[in-house]
Order: sequence, then structure tokens, then C-alpha cells
Amino acid sequence: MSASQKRQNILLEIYDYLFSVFGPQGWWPGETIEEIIIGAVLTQNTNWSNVEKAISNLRAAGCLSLKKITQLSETQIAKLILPAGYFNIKARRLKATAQFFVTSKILDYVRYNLQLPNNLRDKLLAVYGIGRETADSILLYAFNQPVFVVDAYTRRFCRRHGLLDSATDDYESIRAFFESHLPKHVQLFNEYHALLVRLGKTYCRPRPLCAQCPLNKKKFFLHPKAVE
DNA sequence: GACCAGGCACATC
DNA sequence: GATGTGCATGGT
Repeated sequence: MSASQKRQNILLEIYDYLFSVFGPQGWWPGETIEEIIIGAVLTQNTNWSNVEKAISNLRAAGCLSLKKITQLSETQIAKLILPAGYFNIKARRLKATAQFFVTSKILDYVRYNLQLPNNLRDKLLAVYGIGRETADSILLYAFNQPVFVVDAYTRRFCRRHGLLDSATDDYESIRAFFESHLPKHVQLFNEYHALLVRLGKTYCRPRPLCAQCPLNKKKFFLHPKAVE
């Protein structure tokens, strides 16, 4: 068995185990593509429960749509998304994001079942307020593209369990690691990321509760040294 | 009261 | 390219 196949087996073993412990996570918790995009911006460095409050404000005001958001002032948006924190900066980011989707008509590709432009990730990254994680969250959860989302939990998980050399644990390396060692299945990527977040919230905080982590019962480590 | 949360842009070195 | 900083509410 090649080293690559071994890595793939371990990643799938971890996935199966997490799924058996936590079950399906039901991501993304949004009704529509537009709501997912809006939530992806609002959840930056912010607890999801606060995002829910902001989304419910937007919905109550009839503003839970990208077109509507382009028509509001940043001040108006900021008032609605107040509970999500960083409301001034996020108002600007949300408006820039909404303007991108409205002017590019990307949602029409979905509506008419067309193939998305293959440089969509680069286009998203060029939008003010959309970085790697937000772009990839949108691609995976809103547009069902097989992109593996990396976040703080994923990075922490990789470090603590020694999945990567510490020299190559930047965002793109971690993304490439998962994408190249897993079957390119949207539903797998969807559930895997959500399960890592679930695991991280429970056992892998910055002040970790690693002793109780269910993964301790298994030995998945690819590299002998897991970093704290 | 401190710490943390499903980041990002920008300044500075 | 690496590292530091501002952004801000609400839950634990």
C-alpha cells in the first residue's frame, strides 16, 4: 500500500469514527443559497448563535437577500447585523459580497443549471471581505463544489494529531492535503468539515480538553509528534 | 472579568 | 512572507 493510500485510509477512518460519535451535522444551517452566502460572511470569527440573531434580524426586515442588501446603506446593514459583532466592518463586507453576486449574476448559473466559471474561487477572493475560508465555505456549502474548507479547528486538529509536517500547515497545504487524500465527494467534504468543527468545539479549544477527546481511543497519527 | 467564537484587511518589518 | 493589530457582540 502506498503512503498516499495509507493517508487516505486514515482520513476516512477518522471520518467514520467522528460520524459514528457525532452523527450527521446538517450543514449548512441555511434555507437558501443567498442565506448561506450571507451567513458565511457574518460568521467570520464569530459564534454561530450570534449569526443566527443577525440573520433573523435581516429576515424580519425583509433584507435576507443579496439584491436587497445592495440597496441598503452600510449604516442600515450594520444596525441589522449588530448581534454578529464587527458590525461596521461586516456591513461593508456584506455589501461588497452582495454587489459581486448581483453584478456577476453568478446565481443565474445555478438557476439555469450551468457550469460555474472555473475561476470562481479567484473571483471570490478578489471581493473585499472574502478570504480563503469564506470563499471555500461559499463554494462548498452554497454551490456544492468539492472544496475542503479549512478553519482554525481544522488547523488545530492537524497539529495536535500530527497529520501534517508543521512546516507545511498553511491554509492551502492543509486544503490540498484533505482534497488529495479523500474521494472528491461534496457530501463527504461537507460533513467532514462540520464534524471537525463539532469535535473542535467540544474537545479541541485553545485551552484543550484533549484528555476527553474520543479520538484518544484511536491511534491515527501519521507523524509521531503531535504539536500542542 | 477573562476567554473565546465556523476571519479578514492592512500596516509594518 | 511572516507577524501584529483592529474590528465588537454574546455565551461560558
